[in-house]
Amino acid sequence: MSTQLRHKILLVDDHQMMSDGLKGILEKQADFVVCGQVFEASDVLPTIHSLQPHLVLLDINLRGTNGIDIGRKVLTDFPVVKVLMLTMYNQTKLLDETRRAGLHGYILKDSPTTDLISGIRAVLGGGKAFDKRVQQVDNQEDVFGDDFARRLKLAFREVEIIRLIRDGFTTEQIAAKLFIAASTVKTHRKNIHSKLGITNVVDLVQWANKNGL
Amino acid sequence: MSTQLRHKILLVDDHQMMSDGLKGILEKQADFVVCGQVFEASDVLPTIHSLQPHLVLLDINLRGTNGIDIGRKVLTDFPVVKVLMLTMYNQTKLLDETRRAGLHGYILKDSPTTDLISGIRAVLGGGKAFDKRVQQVDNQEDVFGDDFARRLKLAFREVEIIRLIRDGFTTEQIAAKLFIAASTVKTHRKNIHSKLGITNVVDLVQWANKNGL
DNA sequence: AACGCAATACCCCGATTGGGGTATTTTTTA
DNA sequence: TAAAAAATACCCCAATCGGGGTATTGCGTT
Repeated sequence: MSTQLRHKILLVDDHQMMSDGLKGILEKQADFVVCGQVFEASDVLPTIHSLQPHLVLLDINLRGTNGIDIGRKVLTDFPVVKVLMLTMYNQTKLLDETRRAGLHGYILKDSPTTDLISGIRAVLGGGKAFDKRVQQVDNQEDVFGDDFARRLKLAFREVEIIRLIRDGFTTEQIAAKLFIAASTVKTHRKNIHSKLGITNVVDLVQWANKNGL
Repeated sequence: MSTQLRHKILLVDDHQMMSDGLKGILEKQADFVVCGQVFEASDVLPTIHSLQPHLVLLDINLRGTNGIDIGRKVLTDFPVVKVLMLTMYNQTKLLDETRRAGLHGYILKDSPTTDLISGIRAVLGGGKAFDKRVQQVDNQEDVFGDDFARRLKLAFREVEIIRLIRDGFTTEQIAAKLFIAASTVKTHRKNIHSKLGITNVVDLVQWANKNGL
């Protein structure tokens, strides 16, 4: 089969080993070729630009950022590229956010490899691939459920401020960095606390760490 | 190369995709053969008994149990089998526990695959394979100001208080918990800050997380 | 006996956070 | 286009933290 006919797939996952493993699995398919592997969120858009993949396999759990946010950016910058989210979180909320973001699918990392392959084919063929198991198990394992539900209620600016707080900046420093008034940052902090149900910075930092913000 | 000369490797990881990926990576080596894959902790010992692998690649992060505990059991039941821990946690504490358990290595999941391969070869050859990057995190902090030495200078009471701060307790609450005056806790906090070279709770919490306190 | 160190406790005061409001403007969505 | 959500900004005051001191007690080491 000639190279031109192969579907080019870009892998985004901050675990190199997982990424290499996926590469091996995908390239057993004669019509798939992994055109590149990206390990950092900031490299995603430039790499798509240079390699022009047909599909991006994007891990939701990226250090520092959220895979769904990146997926959104990919779609706005490259509307023709398919984006398939890969995650170990079996959560309806996350699947819903993925769907609302207009992304093309949501597949669990512990899926059988055949499901992954067929999901990719469905997406490449113009369809969607949302893992059916997500709705089923959701009611039982609500370990991450509360946190992610809360995560979804956060506005973009709030997430931005959480990250800066986590990095050790004070209200005043954050205000300077974002070119807004300190009183505004204070307002955001109050809203964040109330949305997450916490009362001090320490809990906020731990929440941010736990949720990969 | 005949099958008898190949090193038999058993994979234990509750992510099937990761496991399949690893299998692909390992079997590109002519002298490696993945003799089996296990996805549940309870299947580990029986499978080792029936397949008699030379080496077990064991994920620390197994649903329900702890990979290190399983490693210990493997060593007591099958002293001849090599056990290599695979994990995404870059923590000195975990590496030390792995070493103390007498296991043969500790490799980070986001390692380059070449590191994994050479680690496996080292262990099969009777050596050890402890990821150097784990210590480097500590050494890296040494550059910033002798973190390890600082850590040794921390008194028991100070470590105790760091843990409580990390868990979200205020000065007043810590005082009540330890049956000492709030002013004493304040003194400890000041000393901690000065020893670690930091100026606020957020950095303290992050330091505690990084150092597995 | 003298020294170091850990643990205890207090004073003072400025900086920062936490939480209760209210309110305007802009953007998004129904 | 009207309603909702996000982002902006301020008031007030209490709670908490941050850092500068000083000081006592007790327990090991030298």
